[in-house]
Amino acid sequence: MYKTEIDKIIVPKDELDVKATLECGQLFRFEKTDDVYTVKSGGHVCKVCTVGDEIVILTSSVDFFVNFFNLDRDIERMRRELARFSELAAPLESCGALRILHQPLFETIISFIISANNNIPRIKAIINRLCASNGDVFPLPDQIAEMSVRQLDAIGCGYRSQYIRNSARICADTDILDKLQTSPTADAQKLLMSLPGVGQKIADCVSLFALGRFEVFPVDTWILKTLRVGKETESRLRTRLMETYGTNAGYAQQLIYYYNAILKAKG
DNA sequence: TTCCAGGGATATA
DNA sequence: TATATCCATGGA
Repeated sequence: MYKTEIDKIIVPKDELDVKATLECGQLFRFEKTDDVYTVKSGGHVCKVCTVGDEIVILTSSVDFFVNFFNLDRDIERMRRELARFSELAAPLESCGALRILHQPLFETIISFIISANNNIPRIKAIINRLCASNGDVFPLPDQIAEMSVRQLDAIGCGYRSQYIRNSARICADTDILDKLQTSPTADAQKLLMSLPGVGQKIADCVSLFALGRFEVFPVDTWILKTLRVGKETESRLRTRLMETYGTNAGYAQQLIYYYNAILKAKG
């Protein structure tokens, strides 16, 4: 169990695998220097380091990061329930307590629109530039809604610029963000996919990383290439994986993706 | 030069 | 419903 003080959160090492949690592809606003991670989300910032058997999260936004790191969620239970799947043995052994984060909704939507047909270093760079122009704080819906496509082009959003601007306008002008928080997952996904630039995969990522819907299994190009059986469609593959892992599908997906696509690929 | 990156929109049959 | 093509950008 974690402890909090005025400006720090202390978590036992076996309850938070910092590297896996931050580097598994769910988050883009972090950097590592000398074994210290700097993590930014919304307008908040923290530094994460390992001290002995504990993880120390230094921040002036303690409540925000307790929620952000999902520290009240029982990871052990999910890991026990997934232990019966042989294909997850190596990832579970290797990863420790990878945590699915609980990220701000609008920021997650825009970040994953930017992620489409893009690579992680470039996604991070674009989001950094987007925040840099706003005092290192992720812009609010109305702030992006008021940006021009030209401005978004200038920070490298490419053909996604109009998607970003138009989705931000919908978020600023309607109650979609509130509705998403309370809607059942199927309804939330329909709402998400009504946003320009948001298809099934990005809707799944937002559902998992911002709305805490662990029953979804985002199917990206890597998952499709490696887990597809024969000529199975993307949609069938997604359904099959959701049925296989049930309420822990999203957690299984992150274990599989991080261990195989990121950890092993990097060596 | 070509290919690819945590995809999505659009046209076509 | 299913498949093909296009979309900016930059590193490999």
